[in-house]
Amino acid sequence: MTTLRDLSRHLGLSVTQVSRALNNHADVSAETRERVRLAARELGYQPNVSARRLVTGRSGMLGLVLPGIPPESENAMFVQIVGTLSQHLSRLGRPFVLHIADPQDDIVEVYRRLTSGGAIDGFVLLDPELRDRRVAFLRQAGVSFVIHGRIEEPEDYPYFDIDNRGVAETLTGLLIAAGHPRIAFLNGPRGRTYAASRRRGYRAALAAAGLEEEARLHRFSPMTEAEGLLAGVALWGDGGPKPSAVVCGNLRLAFGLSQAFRALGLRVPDDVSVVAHDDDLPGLRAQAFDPPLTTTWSPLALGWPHLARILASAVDGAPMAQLQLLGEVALIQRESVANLP
Amino acid sequence: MTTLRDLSRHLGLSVTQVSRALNNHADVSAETRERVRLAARELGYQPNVSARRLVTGRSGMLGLVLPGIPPESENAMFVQIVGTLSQHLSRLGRPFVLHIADPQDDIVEVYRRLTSGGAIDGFVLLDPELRDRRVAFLRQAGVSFVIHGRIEEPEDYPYFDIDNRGVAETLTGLLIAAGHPRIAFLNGPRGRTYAASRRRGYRAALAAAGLEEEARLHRFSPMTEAEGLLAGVALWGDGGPKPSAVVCGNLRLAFGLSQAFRALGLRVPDDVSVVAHDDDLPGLRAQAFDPPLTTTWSPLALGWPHLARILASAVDGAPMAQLQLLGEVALIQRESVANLP
DNA sequence: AGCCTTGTCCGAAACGTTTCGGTTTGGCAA
DNA sequence: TTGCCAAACCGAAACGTTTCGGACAAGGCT
Repeated sequence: MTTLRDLSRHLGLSVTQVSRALNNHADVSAETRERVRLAARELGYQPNVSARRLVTGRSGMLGLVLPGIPPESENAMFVQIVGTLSQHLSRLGRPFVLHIADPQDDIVEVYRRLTSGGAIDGFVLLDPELRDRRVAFLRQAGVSFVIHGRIEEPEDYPYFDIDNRGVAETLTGLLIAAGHPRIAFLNGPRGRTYAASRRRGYRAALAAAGLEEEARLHRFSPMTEAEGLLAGVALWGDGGPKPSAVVCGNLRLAFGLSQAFRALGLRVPDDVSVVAHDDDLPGLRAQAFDPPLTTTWSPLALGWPHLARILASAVDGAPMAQLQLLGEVALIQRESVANLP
Repeated sequence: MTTLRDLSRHLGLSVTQVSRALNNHADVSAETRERVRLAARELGYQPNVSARRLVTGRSGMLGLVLPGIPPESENAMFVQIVGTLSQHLSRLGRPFVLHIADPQDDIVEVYRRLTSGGAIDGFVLLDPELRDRRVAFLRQAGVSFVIHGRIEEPEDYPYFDIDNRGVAETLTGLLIAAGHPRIAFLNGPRGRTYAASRRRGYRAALAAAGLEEEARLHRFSPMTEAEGLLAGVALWGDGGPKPSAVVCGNLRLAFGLSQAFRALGLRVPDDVSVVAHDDDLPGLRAQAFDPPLTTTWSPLALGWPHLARILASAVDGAPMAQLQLLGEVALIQRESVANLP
């Protein structure tokens, strides 16, 4: 194994200078830096992780902790997340540690063990809760992390998220522009940050058009097919408020809703206009709905490379402004919206 | 953070003795050993992993390298492998590094990078080839590994495998015992070790019964549904050798074969007897075939925990005898075999 | 008494890197 | 000439552990 000492002898330099050259320190001449780089590649020099870690206190390893082996329904998502993270971190030269815990373990204890020896110095956090225990622990322990999504304010932490407020505002605004005065909103679960953001967007769009908000047109629920069906029956069944348009939090909700419409004999867009947000979930395509659904599109899949990059920058101490990113949201107009006079 | 030095000062001993006491060395008096243990617990001493690794040259990390993000069809398998390995290694206190390389990278280079800094000191190797470049490299580099499957002899390396020779011998023997003189064998891809082992089993069973081997009854191919269908047409279509029984390498082959039989108007077991090996592949159940298929059963899934354990033992320097394991194979008789007079 | 063994212990070196403080060199202005 | 400054470099210490080679005393043997 080639060491710094080998390199320094080979180059006629001190170990110090070689180290500084490779780590891009200031007081190394451009020429020396280049010579060192070349020699390092030539001799196949790889810094010894343990030695570096001993002196810096950091390991260079980044990790993802999951509470258990995911259920079969999430296989596709799991592969996407783990695969993309690992691939991108590998490209950045950062080993990626996947830790699948026992479901009954206390999750904070798991993080404590993983960080205690200085073994891992940064984590990707999935499915954050509004007041997240993992975040509380990692903050206090001075360990880096990046959140997929956001938690409570202030936003003084690294994250990647999509513009949930914008999504809701765009979809709602589109329906308002088409002349719909009463618009239902099938939101995600109460307590999730993104659901709260989307609610703000919905309200903002209504307020901007001078429309009244009608409490029973807004529903929090898990975003499943069954809940979409239930919502359809509740809103358009006997005694329901029967709005002329609806915004769905995702395509699963929209799919359940369309089944309710079929049962109730309602047609899209003639009787009800429907728009949805499209996460690009496996097995569900807005294009395949009848009629094809107008959606905002912001694939979660695009987020994983960003998470990898942000986490790597975070442990390198980049300023917070570079560690917070909102994903792009596209509006794709199809044929599920009717214009009212 | 408490260090050995802190402990030694607190106890009035040398750092050396404290280290030796904690590591159960011989030349420490029982009394001192106890005193040290007590003090260590009291002061909350945690050995610094980096320092220990720097001096021992090992990192304690174990890894799995994949050539790229797997295709969607292998999602279930990927989750099973990665999930189970990570979970079991976590329980053994071994961080698990998942490295997904770029498909165009040279795989040996990837291993070189991962091992050279002492970053990872053991690997699980999947899908081995008869003469595996990864094995050649790791051996020469003195890095531990465990193979899922086997490679060329001599078997002087850690592995977990199922008894492929026994599988083929059992299934073929079963058909021979039922009175079938001409038995086809749909094997796996040429060049894979397990296919070679199974061929040996097939031949052994034939030889034991004094039967002639007929070259065109034995086929190497990838074990896919399409290949099963092709094999059915080739063997039982116009001008085919039309054997009275067939052994299938796995259920996917058997499924394709059954489609060929339907197209050709052949019934199981009246016209052809069918047996197969069952890996317990997702979405395919021998019980659900018509008629239910007689199979040998040896779920790959049971192998992952063994691989984790074997690898951990291997880096700890356990003797080879403890590092080689053959999985259990069960024979499950169902209704797909007819007795000939 | 002298010698060897055994049971405990210790100092110091080593692992490979980063970094603190200091030294040399050459250029430039006074 | 002298003094000053910046650029480029270097030696040595430090990180916390393991381990090699020995030291020292006590006790048993010849």
